[in-house]
Amino acid sequence: MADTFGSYVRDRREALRQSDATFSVRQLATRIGVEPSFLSKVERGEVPPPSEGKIIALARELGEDADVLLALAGKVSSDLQEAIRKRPELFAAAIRQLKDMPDHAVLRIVREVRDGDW
Amino acid sequence: MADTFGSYVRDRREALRQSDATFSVRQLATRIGVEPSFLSKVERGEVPPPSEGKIIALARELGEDADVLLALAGKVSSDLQEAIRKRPELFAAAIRQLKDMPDHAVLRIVREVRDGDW
DNA sequence: CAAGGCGTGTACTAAGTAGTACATAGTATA
DNA sequence: TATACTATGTACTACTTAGTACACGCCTTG
Repeated sequence: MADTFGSYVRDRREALRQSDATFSVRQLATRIGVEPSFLSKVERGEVPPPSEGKIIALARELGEDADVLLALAGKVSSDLQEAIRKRPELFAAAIRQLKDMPDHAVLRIVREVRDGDW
Repeated sequence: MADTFGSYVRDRREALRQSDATFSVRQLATRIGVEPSFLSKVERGEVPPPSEGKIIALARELGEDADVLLALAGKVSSDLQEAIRKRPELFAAAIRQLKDMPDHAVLRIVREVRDGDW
């Protein structure tokens, strides 16, 4: 298990802990609703990343983007999945179309859609 | 378990069977690589839909769109998930932007990106 | 009338998911 | 130096996923 997720969480938590002692394994675990031993194992990559809900709670606590943390955990947010499942042909086509485009091109589309008269 | 997936597969299979006797539960099951009793249970919604690989094989046999069948099974193709996981912020933003747009608007983007000078 | 194809029922399993509960040992502090 | 908080190790559990193996009874057709 190549563990980017756990190390990332640990680094982030220890960084925050410099200025806020409540970012101990125990206290953070309690805040996100798991046992300290479980969070410890997650951070050390001894067990796979937790469920979506716990990851989102973790992201909120750490001030990180939930989608990024989910991605590190090899997951995709369920609201995005739902959007795709509602119109599978359409979204499959759109995503496959965008997946090889450079960031700036995708961003341009996002902006045009947001601002434009679509 | 509200079973749209199973009934859909059963309907499709029985329709094809009108003109092709090889679309029996037994033979189709063998072709997609599962036990006949398992396909039978899947079609009757007695067990949840099979894995992504089997669903894709099923789609191919039935002449259906794999993304649609996966959506009926409550899943999203792993290649789409991978595209999102590679650039989570970007794709999360794009999908959330598109999810409330009417079909024709999304389609327009797909076409413009395909044809255009992006 | 038996041989083969048909759908389905029952029983089982191996691996993965998502944790909890408790014990231990080190560290800090009052 | 007692206490209290810290991280971590060990053991266990309940649920889900993704099926297989095999037997049964029902047609049908040669």
